[in-house]
Amino acid sequence: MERDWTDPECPVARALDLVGDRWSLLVVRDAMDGARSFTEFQRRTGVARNILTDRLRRLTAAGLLAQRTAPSGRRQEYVLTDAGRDLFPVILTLRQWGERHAFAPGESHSTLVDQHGVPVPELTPTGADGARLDTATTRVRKVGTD
Amino acid sequence: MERDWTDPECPVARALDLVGDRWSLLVVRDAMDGARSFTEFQRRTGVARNILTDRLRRLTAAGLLAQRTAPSGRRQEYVLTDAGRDLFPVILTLRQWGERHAFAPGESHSTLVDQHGVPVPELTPTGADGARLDTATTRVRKVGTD
DNA sequence: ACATAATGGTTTCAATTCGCAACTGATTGG
DNA sequence: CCAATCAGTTGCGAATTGAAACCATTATGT
Repeated sequence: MERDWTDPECPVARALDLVGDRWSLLVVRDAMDGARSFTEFQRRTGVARNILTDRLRRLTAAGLLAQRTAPSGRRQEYVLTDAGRDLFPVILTLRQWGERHAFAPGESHSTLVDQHGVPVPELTPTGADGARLDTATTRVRKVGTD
Repeated sequence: MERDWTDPECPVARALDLVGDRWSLLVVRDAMDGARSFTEFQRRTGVARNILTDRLRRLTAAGLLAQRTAPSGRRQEYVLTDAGRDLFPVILTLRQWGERHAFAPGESHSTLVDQHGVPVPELTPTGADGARLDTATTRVRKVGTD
């Protein structure tokens, strides 16, 4: 029952082993936007049903989704766990990157807004001192390397 | 030559169509950490070489990597474009999610640090008013829906 | 200079995964 | 009761993956 990680000590790689595929992340996206049922996920993502079955199972096994009885009686539903909801920053940065780089100028797309309908501001990495961080100003410290 | 998007008006889906697979994102991760050559990418990620060939081509076609002549003479190298470097927040949030949820308590992993060796702080989504945002306080506004 | 190793792929082939459609069996809804 | 919807499962051909072998160029060591 031991998982065989692609790169066991890299958190990026581990995260990708759990959710690093298109359908998994689209399911998470839709779960964040209120989808709960098999059919709803299927309609929103357009994924093949057998693949959806597989992804829901995986996400549940990974602890990102939980299956519980729907409030309205006897059917089951899938809801995000805390760990699943915690992917919010990942989905958000993907969305913002997509807005910046995956649309032609002037091409329209959906937007994430807060309760008042105000667009969510860009999420920018900053250091402890408030300075903006990027690939040039950071590096990976490997385990056991001080 | 038209791309056939999974969900054309969703920036998340478009982003995933471009980089939503394990190897692409691991290549980007390593490019951010200084990898430039085919062999270097292969060694760091452990991906099969034919797959790496494919991913480097795709990432280049998508405008995330560019192929240019290495400073040291005649060999070619792959470098991140601006769009590629701009994935930094995505990789960072994936990393931070992984650190929080993909390791057992006490299990060690690599860390991202700034120039001075200080760990990079958590990236948290906030609204225009500075309040923390999550799935409960945001929603997707679809195109053409005011 | 010459042998050896490393680089940057391509090719081959088996195994896995994907996507589509049809089918099943429960569960509402009228 | 009948029809529609839900939540999958099954079967199958097509596409993708992964491992290994092969190959033509560069470097490197002596």
